[in-house]
Amino acid sequence: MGLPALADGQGVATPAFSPLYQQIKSLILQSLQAGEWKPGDAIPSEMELAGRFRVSQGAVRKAIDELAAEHLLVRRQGKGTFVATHAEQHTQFRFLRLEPDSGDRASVGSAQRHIVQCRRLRAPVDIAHALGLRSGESVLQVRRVLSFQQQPTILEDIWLPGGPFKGLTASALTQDQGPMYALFESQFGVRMVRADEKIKAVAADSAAAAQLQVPDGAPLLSVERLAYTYNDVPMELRRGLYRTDHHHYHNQLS
Amino acid sequence: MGLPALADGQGVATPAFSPLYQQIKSLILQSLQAGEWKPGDAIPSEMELAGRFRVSQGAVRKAIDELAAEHLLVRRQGKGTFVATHAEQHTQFRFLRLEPDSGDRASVGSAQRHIVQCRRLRAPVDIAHALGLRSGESVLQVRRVLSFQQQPTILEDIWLPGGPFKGLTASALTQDQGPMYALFESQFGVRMVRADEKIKAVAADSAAAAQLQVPDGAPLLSVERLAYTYNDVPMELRRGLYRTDHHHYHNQLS
DNA sequence: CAGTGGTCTAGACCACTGG
DNA sequence: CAGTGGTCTAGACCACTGC
Repeated sequence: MGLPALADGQGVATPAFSPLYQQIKSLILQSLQAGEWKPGDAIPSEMELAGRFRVSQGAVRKAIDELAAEHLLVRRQGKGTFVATHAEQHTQFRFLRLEPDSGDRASVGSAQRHIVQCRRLRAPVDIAHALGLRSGESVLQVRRVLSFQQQPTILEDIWLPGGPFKGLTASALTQDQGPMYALFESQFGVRMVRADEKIKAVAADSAAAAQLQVPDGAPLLSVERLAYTYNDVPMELRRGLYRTDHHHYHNQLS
Repeated sequence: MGLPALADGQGVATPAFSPLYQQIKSLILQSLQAGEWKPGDAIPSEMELAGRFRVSQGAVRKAIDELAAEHLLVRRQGKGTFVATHAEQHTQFRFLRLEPDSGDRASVGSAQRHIVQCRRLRAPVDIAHALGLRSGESVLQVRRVLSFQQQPTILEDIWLPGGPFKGLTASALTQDQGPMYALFESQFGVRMVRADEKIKAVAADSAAAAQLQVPDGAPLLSVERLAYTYNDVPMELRRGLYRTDHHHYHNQLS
């Protein structure tokens, strides 16, 4: 018997069988989404959740296994299970795939950041469409340059929906030290969970060339990233131009 | 007690505790490596393996879970567990991240292939180093062009160690229809398991420009892929130039 | 030491496939 | 229908953390 409160999923037209652990997973996901546990917090122990949901520890365990595999939770033996965050050393810059040709992945943390622009405007159609807004709704645009070893390397436009990010200012961005996604978590309660990137090679136009200190027409990596929060809700569109003369985009295929 | 034949891992200086299922995983991996089960074959059932290794089904299950997560095995409910292969519709071109801007991922299967060159030579230092060979050892170089909708889009050099790929000829490559990695499996017993890619934006030199029918200096995506078989042994170095005017490199971050 | 996650077992039952 | 993978349970014990 076990769990009369949960759906057993026996429809007629669609069998739609849903295992117990999937339902548990959904419940945990809802709590994450609702902000019941904040990034960095410990969630209740497996035994406690098992009790709460009237389920064996094994079922809870399998649910957490999947959430951990998706990097929504982090398990630490002997300590507990924690809500993942971009604020930690280990998971910092998890979405940044650019690394120096020398291979030293650590140096990305010591990038210099320069905010070129930060303004609020009515969303152009393409931006609105990507973010699931109506065109004309309020959005934030942040343009910035990242430099590695004094060399400007990334020029990017970051587009954010105006509603969830109400109150974001250039000075907040300038003063903050850690990763931008960590700021989003602590100040706006928005956690980026996954992202899609589309990459092309393009020639630098004169504006980009000036910012990145390369000749007009120099080849640059164009990286368009759409980042999502919980539940596949798009929350950020980022359009970057990367110099790749001393860096490369690294990708693991498996 | 369960398994006296397996290491219990209790050293003195290094505890080096290794769970049972990890040891099972290693044993299965060895069988895969040794070619005891070929790509596409069914491996023994979980119960049978549990009996063979003197272990519970759960331990075998967890080992297979991990191998399936790494795409080395594929589970099919009601049928069995199978050795993964590049020869199937579903997993074909798993390592090719280029897709048309229109989004139609299916069209990559209908690419036209043209072998420009296929020769055997003594490995240049950089190639030898990447493939873990001594410089001067025999390697195969294959240069080819892939076209989508009549438009040449990818120009690539493929470097293979001469030993494992003895007997590979241009005509074999030309006549073959399916994915190249499927040919490697069936003809040479080499299965590509994972790969690393390093991506840059470059300007087309005149040779590349001619092959890809773009102007000299046009921006191209440079994709260098190092592909590995079982046990992290490098088996292929691929250097590609991608046109990205109508296609993009798609990457999922999570 | 108590509390956490991690491993392992044994057994029951369910869902899916194919003969 | 038998055989396979998939789910769920209950309980024992291990490894790790911090008080």
